[in-house]
Order: sequence, then structure tokens, then C-alpha cells
Amino acid sequence: MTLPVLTDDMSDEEIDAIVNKATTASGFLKAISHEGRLMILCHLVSGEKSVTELEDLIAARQAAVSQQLSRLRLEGLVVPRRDGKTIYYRLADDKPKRVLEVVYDLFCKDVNT
Amino acid sequence: MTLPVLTDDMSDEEIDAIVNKATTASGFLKAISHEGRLMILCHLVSGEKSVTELEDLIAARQAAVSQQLSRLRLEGLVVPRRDGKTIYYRLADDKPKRVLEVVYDLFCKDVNT
DNA sequence: TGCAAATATACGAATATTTGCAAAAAAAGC
DNA sequence: GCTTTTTTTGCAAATATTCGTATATTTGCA
Repeated sequence: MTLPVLTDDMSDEEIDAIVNKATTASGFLKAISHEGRLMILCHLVSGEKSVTELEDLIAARQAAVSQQLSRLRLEGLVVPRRDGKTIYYRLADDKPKRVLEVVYDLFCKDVNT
Repeated sequence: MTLPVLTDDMSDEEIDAIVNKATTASGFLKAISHEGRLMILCHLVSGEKSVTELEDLIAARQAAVSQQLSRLRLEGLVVPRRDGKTIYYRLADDKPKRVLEVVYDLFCKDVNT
């Protein structure tokens, strides 16, 4: 269970690699750090949802939800699936879920209070 | 190992509580989603560092580092400790570490490639 | 073809974030 | 008190994000 530790005795290449990873991670975190997007992702953890469903679930306007989904889509966090007129979104992989689990544990544990 | 799932059959109070938590979580994630701050936090996982040390470690200007630290301080993620002229910063609690562990696992696992 | 439903996009305004630079505190030593 | 070192703060410019409104696009159906 080692940590993402950076030490002075690492080679420049190693440091550089880590910085690149940091850029990627930063983008990912920026994507999920928006309250609306965070909520959307939370809802998607329990399974596919249509845009309209999400619109109701997070009480936001259609265009706003679509924009947030667009951002998440570009960032590779969610994937759309068309079924007739409606488009269903789901998590692209378990990355968001993995992070959300921890975030939930840290901030939402005592929801019943 | 339940997830931060929101379902339609929750009471408004429950939903509301979760939204508040989401706001908090969002602020936290915004704080760590900045590349420089992310690097700073990574360094702090391995222990206390002075501002000057961090300045060298992430190759940023002194004022910039200080500002990022200021942001992290206001957000409650780090805590300063003065020792003579220098000020040492450390993680305020294990929240950043907990999230960073996952982020590291997701994005930095294959650093040696 | 024409129309309605579901979703996406474009664009401007309002906000927020980030950065760089200069200046100001704070502490230590002389 | 003065100087040096370390750190913080203030301010303005540059960027980025977000929101709202309006406008496409796509699909299904009559």
C-alpha cells in the first residue's frame, strides 16, 4: 500500500512521468469536482440513466445537464447509448465509481443525521 | 460497501442532505484538482515540508506555492507549523491521502513504463 | 413531408480561477 | 533599530467555467 510519494532522489524522467499523470488526474478531478457533475455521476453509479431522467433527478435544466454530460463525455467518464429518441448515459469505467466511493465515505457517511 | 447512490424513493430531506454533502465534496475536489496543489499534496503525504522545499520540489515560484498553500489552508486540507523562520506544512487529516491513494492507483500505477 | 419529443450545440454574459509581480509582514541575527 | 530570509498578501490581467437563451439535430410517428 505505497503512496504517490515523490522523493528528491528520483530521476527527471520519473518526475516528468508523474507530472504527466498529475495532469491527467487533475483533468479527471476537475471533471468530477463540479457539484452538478458529481451528482450526475452518483446517479449513474446505480446504472444507466437518460438525459431527461437526470434532468429530473438533479433538478437542473435540460441544456445544463446536456452540457455537463458533454463535458463528462469528452473527459471519457461517461458513455452514451442511443435507444430511439432517448440517449442513455452510463459510466465509462470504474474510475469515477472508485473515487466516488472514497468521497462518499469521507463526506456522506452520516447522511442520516 | 454501499455506494453513494441516490434513488428516487428517498425523502426530500435525505436528498437535500446529500446535496449539501455534495457541495462540500465538490469544494474539496476543486481544491485538489489543481495540478500544482495535487503535486503539493502528494509531497505532503510523505511528511511535513517547508514552503521553500515545496518550491524546489514542484519547480514553481515561491509566491505561487504560497498561494496554493493558502488555498489548501483555507479549504482545511493542510496545516502550517512555524519553526523559526520557516513554516512547515502538513496534511490536516487523512482525507487528501485517502483520495490521493485512489487517484494514484487509477492514474499513476505504471509510472515505471 | 410535417410535427413533436429528446438531446446537443452555439454564443454571450456573469463568475470564478489562475498567474505574475510588487509590496508587505514576520522572525531571527547583528 | 536595521538587514536578511522566509512567507504572505494585494492587485490586475489572462483564462477558464458556468449559466441562460436560443437554435440545431436526430428520431419516431402520423
